[in-house]
Amino acid sequence: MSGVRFNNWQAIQEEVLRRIHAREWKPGDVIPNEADLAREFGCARATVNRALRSLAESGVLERRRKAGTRVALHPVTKATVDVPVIRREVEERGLDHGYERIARHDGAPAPLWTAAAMGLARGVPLLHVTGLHRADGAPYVYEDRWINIATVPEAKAQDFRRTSANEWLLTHAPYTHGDIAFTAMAADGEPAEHLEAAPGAPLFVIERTTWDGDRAITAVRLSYAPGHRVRTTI
Amino acid sequence: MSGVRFNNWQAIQEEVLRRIHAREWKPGDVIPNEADLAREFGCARATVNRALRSLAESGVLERRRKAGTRVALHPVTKATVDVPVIRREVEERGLDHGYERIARHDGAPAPLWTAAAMGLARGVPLLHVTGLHRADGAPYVYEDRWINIATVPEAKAQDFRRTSANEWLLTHAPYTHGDIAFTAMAADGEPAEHLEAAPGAPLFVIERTTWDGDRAITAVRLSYAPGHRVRTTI
DNA sequence: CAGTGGTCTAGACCACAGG
DNA sequence: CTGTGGTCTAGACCACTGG
Repeated sequence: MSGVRFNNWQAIQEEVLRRIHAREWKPGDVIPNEADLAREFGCARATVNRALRSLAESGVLERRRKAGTRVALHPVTKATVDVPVIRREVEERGLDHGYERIARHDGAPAPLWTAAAMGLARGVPLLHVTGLHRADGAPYVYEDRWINIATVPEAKAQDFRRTSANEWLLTHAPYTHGDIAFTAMAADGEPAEHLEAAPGAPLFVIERTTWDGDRAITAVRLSYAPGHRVRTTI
Repeated sequence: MSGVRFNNWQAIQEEVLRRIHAREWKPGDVIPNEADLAREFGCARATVNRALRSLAESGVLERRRKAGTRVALHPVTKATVDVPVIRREVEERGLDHGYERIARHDGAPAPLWTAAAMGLARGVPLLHVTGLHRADGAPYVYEDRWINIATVPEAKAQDFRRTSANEWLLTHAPYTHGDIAFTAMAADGEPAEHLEAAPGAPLFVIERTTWDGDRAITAVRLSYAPGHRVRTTI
């Protein structure tokens, strides 16, 4: 019965996926426990654990103590989207990155979406910086940045003319966690103008807020030029 | 010097993050190797490995054999987006899910985007199913689905009137991998009509292609009703 | 209460790549 | 060549939770 030995966790993972794929183990089925699988595969339980834990993280399996491990009934697709610094995002596409600051206003009153995202009262004074990133000269993304001076006072000394707030913050204001949202918005006003997009054109938008513990650092709305796509694999 | 013992990997992970955050270890710095850290923390090397490997997966650290472990210079934000079955996506928001098939056409010629995504010649006959998902009665997402009959012949027997292709495929045609893209598109034609969106309105769009090995299973374009946001944390 | 996964340990060998 | 992370093992104890 045990013609083959599986002595590394990747091989075990593949074998488990093969059984699921071949419908030997169907969605909803409880699969044998770690000890049994270890015996069958001729390896240590820790090795089986490594393989199954990894599959659980990717949503293929569901594991619960005592209840055991089962094939996910509704495999939730987990797409991991890499959101690098914009300069690198552009350079990784093999293009030249350019940046120009558009405006900087210390003490600008927080608009509604910013205040809500940062958990502050509307109208609280923030440092507001807008800028345009280019890829090979073409408009790439419009950065609408709001910085909480109370959390990052060092930002007051920056003019953000040459270095984008995007880049400066990442290396000078480490965050503990953040919220991120993807949506579509119509091009309008200043973003439309700088992105050279027709008013009303659909833009892909990323909104991100980062925190240092319970203190908001910054909120940003990134409006990408028309046609932008974020790709990944699952 | 060793007042505190760190005897579980989460505690070690937090301590490492604390040191990075406190700038004891700066971006680009090489940190001590696993053996040294294990000694310092008073635990086994495997425990340190677990903590550091996890941080490397989330992009905070970069690890290379012999070169050691260093604090990432440009921490790439990895946002994990859950893309569940649409029915569950709606239900998790506490809303009622509804689905109605719009059209089904067996042998429809593949349009350009579909053919390109599936690696097929343009015009190849596919099974084309369109439908609308609703949340509490309101249009939620328009599903434009193309199924490769050559890979999933069982789909021919389905009428997809009550069960969406989205749901049927997930439980009947397991995939090995897939591509996914997020973008913004202007509402137009049939999607606009069924989503009750003004023509030209910006729609958030997910395009996904799934594969069984090297054979394409299905390509889908999901056009969400205006205002849709995909959220996650980082 | 008892079965399951979650984790830790101490030791070992190996693969890779830097110098 | 050698230091580093990557992994496996055999055993152990623990935490959670289903029955």
